[in-house]
Amino acid sequence: MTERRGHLAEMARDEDSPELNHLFAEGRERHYSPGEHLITEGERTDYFYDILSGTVALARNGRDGRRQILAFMSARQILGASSTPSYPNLATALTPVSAVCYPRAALERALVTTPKFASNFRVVLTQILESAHDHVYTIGQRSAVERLASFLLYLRANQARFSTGGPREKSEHIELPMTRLDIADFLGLTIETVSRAFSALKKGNVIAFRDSHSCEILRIDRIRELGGRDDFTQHRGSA
Amino acid sequence: MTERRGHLAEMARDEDSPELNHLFAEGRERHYSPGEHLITEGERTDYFYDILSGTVALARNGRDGRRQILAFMSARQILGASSTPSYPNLATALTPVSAVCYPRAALERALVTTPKFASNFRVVLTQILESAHDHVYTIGQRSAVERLASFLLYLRANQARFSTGGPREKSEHIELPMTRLDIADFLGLTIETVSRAFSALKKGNVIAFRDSHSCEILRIDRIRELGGRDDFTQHRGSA
DNA sequence: CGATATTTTGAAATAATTCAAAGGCAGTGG
DNA sequence: CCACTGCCTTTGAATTATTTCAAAATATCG
Repeated sequence: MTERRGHLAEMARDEDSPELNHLFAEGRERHYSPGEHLITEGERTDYFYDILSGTVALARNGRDGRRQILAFMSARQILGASSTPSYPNLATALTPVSAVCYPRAALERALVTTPKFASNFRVVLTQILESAHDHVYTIGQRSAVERLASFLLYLRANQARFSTGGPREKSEHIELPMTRLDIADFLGLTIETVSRAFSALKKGNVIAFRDSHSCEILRIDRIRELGGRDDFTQHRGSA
Repeated sequence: MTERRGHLAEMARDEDSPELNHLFAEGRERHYSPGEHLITEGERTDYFYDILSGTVALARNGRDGRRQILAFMSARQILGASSTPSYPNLATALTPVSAVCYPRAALERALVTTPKFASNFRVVLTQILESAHDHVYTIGQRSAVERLASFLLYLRANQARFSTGGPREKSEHIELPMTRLDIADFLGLTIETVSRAFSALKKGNVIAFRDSHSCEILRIDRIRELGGRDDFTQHRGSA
């Protein structure tokens, strides 16, 4: 059995099949510098990525320069699921990123021949959908400060769930590897509004900044009141 | 082989296995009146639905009465995918609805034992995710009139893709089985803003109403300019 | 036809955006 | 080491799109 790394490997833990071994044998570790694209818009969906470390922004661009970030993805998240021959989104490294790149065809064959692997994969796909639904709710229903609070909970949950060494406890210390523009494009706001919302939380002693790219949550209860829907994971149960 | 109906049956076309036969044997057709819930918030995810006819609103409710509609689902759409033991959303019939209801456990077993079925199911799941991403873009980046135009294209594409008799040509006639409040809650706007946006499109002779629940697109080019991202399906290729 | 609910339109209020400028931080080169 | 440059972030003031509040018009249903 070839060496296996990453979240995809975890999904296939305890499973063995020629197609699975072929998949992991075909996986190539790649490295990206900040600003580099893992996937560009309209690109053929020939590859599939499993992030080992770093942060990636998945975005959709409009004709007129508008941009919506759909997700910030870090270690243990997968990238590249598509129902079509070309990929409508853009995946950009925000920090130095390591990822394993698999040929789609090999993934497809492994999924078809290894039902347990496919089953785990389906659960992950469903979680991604649920996260997108959270996002729709946040953008559709919440005010600027609420969206930002919700964003902090999102990052906090992801930092815990998708840390490189596997799931760990949630922490009140939040890393913000993305720029204010990235946050704005994720939340459907402008840079200025994001900045003002941060200032409002700061003024209320709800959060405190170390530097502009990492902050401390001082009053998690207040953040939950603002951005809550049970902290993004409670309803995820422990299934 | 037991009688098979609905989209789930199409996904399993040409496939045969004891688990698949069991699944379809366990499927029960159910009927719902407008306002009835197929699924309520927090309900255990024991069932899975395959809509045969009518329209269902899938929504997420906030603590304080806010509501975000995540999708309008009609014939040939599936409902109830969840990664957790309880379902965070609410599914409500807007019109009289017929659906086949399957036990989740039976579905799960059929997916594990019938790879081709699981593969088709995965594609559908991915399409749902892509549709949610479209939604995020629309709500996050577009103005009120643009959101409404985008919504009309969404309905138009769904009317064609998910009509009871299988996919058919797109038409300029759009059915609006939902109320203005439903549309508002889908687009992250208020009833009044939706109404004003409709009026603006009417005044510009872009659309015309028959009655308040069905309209005609007079200038599809203009609707595309406003709400477009290539009409929601172009980039979906013909895969 | 009357009664109720939904939709449209109007006017005032507000949250967020836009435009503009100042402040802070990081890296480069003197 | 400090100053300079460029970029990102914050803050301020004016503008604008959308919301809120209120009422009229229209549709729906018994």
